Amino acid sequence: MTGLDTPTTQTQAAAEALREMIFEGSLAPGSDHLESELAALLGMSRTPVREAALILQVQGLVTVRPRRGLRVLPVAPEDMREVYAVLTELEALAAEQAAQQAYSTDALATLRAAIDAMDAALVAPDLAAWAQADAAFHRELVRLGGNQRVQQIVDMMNDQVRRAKMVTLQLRTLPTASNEDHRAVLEAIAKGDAKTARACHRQHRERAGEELLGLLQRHKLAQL
Amino acid sequence: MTGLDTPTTQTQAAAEALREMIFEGSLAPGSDHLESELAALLGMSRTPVREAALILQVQGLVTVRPRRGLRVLPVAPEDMREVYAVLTELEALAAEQAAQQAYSTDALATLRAAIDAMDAALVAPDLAAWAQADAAFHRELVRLGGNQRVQQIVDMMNDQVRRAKMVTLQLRTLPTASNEDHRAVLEAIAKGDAKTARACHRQHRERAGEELLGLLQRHKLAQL
DNA sequence: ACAGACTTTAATGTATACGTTAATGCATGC
DNA sequence: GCATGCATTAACGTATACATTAAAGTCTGT
Repeated sequence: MTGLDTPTTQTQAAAEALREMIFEGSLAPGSDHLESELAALLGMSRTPVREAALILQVQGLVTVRPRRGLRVLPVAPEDMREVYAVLTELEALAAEQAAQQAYSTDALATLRAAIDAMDAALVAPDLAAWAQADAAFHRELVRLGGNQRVQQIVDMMNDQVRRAKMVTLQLRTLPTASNEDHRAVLEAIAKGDAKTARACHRQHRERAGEELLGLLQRHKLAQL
Repeated sequence: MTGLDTPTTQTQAAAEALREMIFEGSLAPGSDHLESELAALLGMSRTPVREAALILQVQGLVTVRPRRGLRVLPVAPEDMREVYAVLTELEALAAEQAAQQAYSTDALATLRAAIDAMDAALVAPDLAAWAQADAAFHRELVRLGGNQRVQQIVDMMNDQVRRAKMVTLQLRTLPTASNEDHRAVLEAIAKGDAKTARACHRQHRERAGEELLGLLQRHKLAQL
């Protein structure tokens, strides 16, 4: 009960801390940070910071350049388009494969709960709660797909656009239509209708993606 | 002229060397290797080896465990299935997007050349040449799609199954049918027919994937 | 005053040192 | 003879040291 969050190694701790700082914005997109600064900030030596930086670089969150330290990668609309394209494909695949697994009603409880939570958040209305439930839905969907590589990649892509999503969330009208999509996907999965599950989720993703990109353009958010 | 292969940093050199050793098999799948051994082998200190190991771990080629050094990840049929599913989705996406770019005939020359090379390799017959041309075709297709994240992910996935592919290549009958698929994809891209390009390539991938998995099962290759 | 070369500074890449800790082997007791 | 506990060993995680090298600042000559 005390703590399952035992960041055994300093490298892991550094990676986790840096990720968190990037997501909440205390390391701004486009900003540069020397290894030594970060090491001092995190209260450790350069070594684990360096290792964490390498990890984050492979994960597409920062770049490490010889004298300028690590730069937090900004996310331009073009990046969003790329990431959303990948997410659309892989989540649609996950939906299809989830449908093929013939999950019991019980196994789909989490998915259903997420949808209900979104409904509740819409009437509240509570944007943050909606976003959280939406994320839970997508995460669970991908998990049900059962392809671990898809899960990893989707996680990576979501991390890359996390900041942008948080900003656009505020600008957005309540996505009341979204939950019809979600329910359709759930139903298709429950019925084992793989084709429909894939098609529905793809449509859902494409719609959401376009809406988001439209938002970015309308608000002239060049990068986040 | 002397060398454009200037592996500026030791970490990069180590990563490259380890990758190569994994691919050609001198680091066998499932085998463990201590950091110190590898450092001695590569003639450098543990530091760059450690950093390289971290990179390869994120890329899904090895796992690093506290006292057992880094383990070269074996690829089981289930892994192949996962990777092929991802490749099918993302390459199909690339084909679709390539078709939407309205490339000129010139721009598609590389793709055409790869197909011709495969034809030539089939009549030779020259399995190695065919495999190389096939890889070139797929790589160029993904490049034409224009999504850098897709390119990165596809590269990662290909790396993960590289060894397995080399083994199965030897077991396989000459894929004479494959090139019809390739030509169909090329034509669809040239005509700007995105839907067809996607569908053709998906079908091509699914067929190839099933064939490969069948091979693995028939030969009872549990892991590679 | 400005351009160019030189000096200085400091951040990196890599090696090395060292404490911690898990695995191995041995001794002891049953 | 076998299991259990302890000592030993060595691999790792991390800190530190250091040479290299790119950037910044300075100085000089025109």
